[in-house]
Order: sequence, then structure tokens, then C-alpha cells
Amino acid sequence: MGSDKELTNVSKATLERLPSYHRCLAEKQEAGEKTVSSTAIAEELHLSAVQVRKDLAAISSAAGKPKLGFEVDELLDDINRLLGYNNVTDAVLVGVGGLGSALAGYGGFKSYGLNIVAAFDTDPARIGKEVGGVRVYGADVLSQTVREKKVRIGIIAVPKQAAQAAADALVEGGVRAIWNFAPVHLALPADIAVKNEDMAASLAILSRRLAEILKNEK
Amino acid sequence: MGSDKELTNVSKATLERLPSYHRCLAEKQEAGEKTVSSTAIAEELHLSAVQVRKDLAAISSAAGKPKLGFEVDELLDDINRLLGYNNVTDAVLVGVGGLGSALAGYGGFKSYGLNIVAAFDTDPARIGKEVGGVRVYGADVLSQTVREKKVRIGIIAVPKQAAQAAADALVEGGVRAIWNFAPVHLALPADIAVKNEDMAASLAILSRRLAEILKNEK
DNA sequence: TAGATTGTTAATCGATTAACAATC
DNA sequence: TAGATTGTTAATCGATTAACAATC
Repeated sequence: MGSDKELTNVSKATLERLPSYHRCLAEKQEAGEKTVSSTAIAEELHLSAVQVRKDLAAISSAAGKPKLGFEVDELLDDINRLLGYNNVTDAVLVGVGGLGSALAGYGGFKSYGLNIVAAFDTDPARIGKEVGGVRVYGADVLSQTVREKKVRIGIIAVPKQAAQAAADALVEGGVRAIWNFAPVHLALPADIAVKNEDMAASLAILSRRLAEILKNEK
Repeated sequence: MGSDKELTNVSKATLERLPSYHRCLAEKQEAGEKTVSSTAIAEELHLSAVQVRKDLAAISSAAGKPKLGFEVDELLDDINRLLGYNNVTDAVLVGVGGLGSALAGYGGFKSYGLNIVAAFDTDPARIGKEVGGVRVYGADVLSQTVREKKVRIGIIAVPKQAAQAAADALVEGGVRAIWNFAPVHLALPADIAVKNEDMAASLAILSRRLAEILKNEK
């Protein structure tokens, strides 16, 4: 019980859909619904019912009941546990320009299990200030602070020219995962996890779909 | 010639990698290199050389030359054309809070073919101001403005409670593609392209990889 | 020529979809 | 019981990888 289903069983594709399921289920819970069917979830999220059932089978600790569906509370617990939304992890933020400030100011990360404990910048005008409730330190103390606080996740929100240096400093401090918002490919040791938040790639996909839509219209 | 290779030939997976190739090639061009091999690109981006070659075969208007590789300039042209980085498309931004302001202030979008022509917000304190060089209008004139300016892309950066209403207004105005930064699944007509910028999903993947790394360490 | 590099065909892998039996 | 819904097995699809022939 509890941690029956482990991370390793869950495919990458399924994992990416879990946050959607989480939102959908949270809405159901809010609305006071006790059970939900794979069909209902599928319709709302524009997925196939079979896919939803396969995903739920992979992550749910309890089986669904024919005719009734799945228990909302139970399913939410499972997803919370799997995504680590319960146990909050500390992170640091590098760069408090436009995007960095927005990230620091976004209170929602804590509910996703992420807690920004400190921010860093090279601009003297920003150092010592607070942004979104997060204290800004000089970039020179980055590695040291990360090491002292045993921080494992670093968020990079600096201009692209500064991104590699920021990454190097984070790694030197002992960070094991980097969430990179700078539009560059970072050179990093193999045992560091990286997730590039690639706006350009997203935009490319959207533009392509738009082009297709406009073409079909003609 | 020119538009020999069409969007439809290019798989979704390949398309997502094009921005990375673009950056890599732009660096080479900057460095004055005339040709580049698939092996070199693969190493930099941590991909397999075969995959790079397949991708390039799908998008390149000219074949690579054994022993030499591909022409940097030519390849960049091809990617620029395919990703629409040359012909700039107009877009509107809904919501100029933390994230919205950051998006408006990020000058880089224009080089990705996206031009934000107007922003909208419900907060009277923001209406009439400029954010990152973009004028902020009241949400009440959203649909009308979109229709008048024939804008085809809408960017949603409002709190999740307001996201569906923003989407509806955009669609009413005639937008055909929505780039959604709000953590909700939008209900939309089937002929509207949507790209959800799902930070929660990204974070979930990063956390999982981090968990694996920390586990292996033990 | 020899060797680096490309391009293509076939094999493998992973994810989605279809079909259908199981069950409350 | 009948019917809605689940769970699983097999088929399909798409993308990656491996193997190798072509060529400058």
C-alpha cells in the first residue's frame, strides 16, 4: 500500500499527461463528485478513453469499478504522490529580470512541490532586494549558497549569454537538476537532469498547426 | 526550388528539434564555419548522428556532401523558412501580470516570427499603459481589436480563473491559434490550434529524472 | 586510393488504438 | 438481468536505432 506503483512503471508520455489529469480531477473533487469515469476524463481532455484507462491503470493504486469508474480522492492522492506534489523540494532561481521575476512571483510552484529559497543576479541594483518574496543575492555567492543549503534544483532565467556560466555555477554548488528557460543548449555533465523550457520549439509547433488550419480554409 | 520541402513532410518530433538545430547552426555561422557535419551537430546537442542526418534529410533543400557535411548558410535558410522565422505574424497578449509583462518585454519573439501588436487586461491601473513597448487595452475591446487587426494568434497569460473567458474572446475575434500559459485545459472549437505551455508537466518530468539520479546515487 | 561522411533500407522500440472479454 | 464501464491482449502506427552501401 502507499507506494505500490513506482515511478519506473510510468512511461514518459503518461507522466506528461498526469498534470492534466490532476487538474481535471481537482475540478471534480471541488464539484463534490466522488467517482469519475475514464470516458468523462477523456472527453474533457480530448484524449481517447482507452488511453486514459491505460494511464490510470499504470498509476492508480486501486482498480476502477465497472459501472462506477474511479474514486476521485484516491486518484488524486496517487497523482500527488507520483508527481511529488506533497513533499516540497527547494530550488534556487538564477536571474531576476522579466522572466525570473515572473517565476519568483508565481506563488503556484509550491503546490507543484517546488520552493524557491533564494534568487541570484549580477545586477547590483537588484541584489539585496526581494522579488516575489524571494531574496536576491549576488551571483558570486551562488555556488556557496547552493552547497550550504543543499539545494538540488536550479532554475535558469538569465539572458542566453549568461546561461552557461549560471549552469556551471549551479553544478559546482551541487545542483542535480536544472530547469532552463534560456534559449541555449547547455553543456553539462551526464548525471545532471536538464529540462529545457523551449519557447521557440513550442511556438514552432503552434505556427505549423496554424499554417495547416489556414491552408485547409482556402 | 526554394519551397521544395514542405511542412507536411516533417514529423512532429523533427519539428521540435529544429529550433535546437537553428541555434547550433547560428553559432557555427557566427564562428565563420561554412560547413558542418551531422556528427558535429549530434555531439553538441546530445543526439545521435543518424537522427540528425534523418532530420536534415527531411528539411534540407540540398543534400549533404560526403567528407564535407552540410552548408551552414543553406541549412539555416531552410530552417528559417520552415519555422516561419522570416515572415513575422501578428499576435495579441491577454494578461499583463508577472508572466504577461515578461512575455511582452521579451524582445526575442520577433526573431521567432512573432510580433505582439497589442495587450489586454482587466485591471484599470494597467489599461492605457505600455508594457515592454506594447500598448495595454481593456479586455472589453479584445474581440473587436483582434477582428479589426486580423490577428491570428492569441497568447493567454491570465490567472487560470480568467483563462477560458480570454480564450472565448480571442476566438470570437477570429484568432485561429492560442498559446496558453495558464494552467488549465481550455475548451475550444476543433479548428483552433492550441499549444499549452504546461510548466507543471515540465516540472514533473524534471522531478522524475532528479529522483532517479538521486536514487542511483545511494 | 583510403577514409570520412552521407543517405537509405530494415529492425527495433515505444506509444497509441482497436477489439473484446470480464464484472459490478 | 442488461448495460455501462473496466482491464487486457493484439494490431497498428510513428519514431529511433542499427547496418550498410554510396560517394566525394
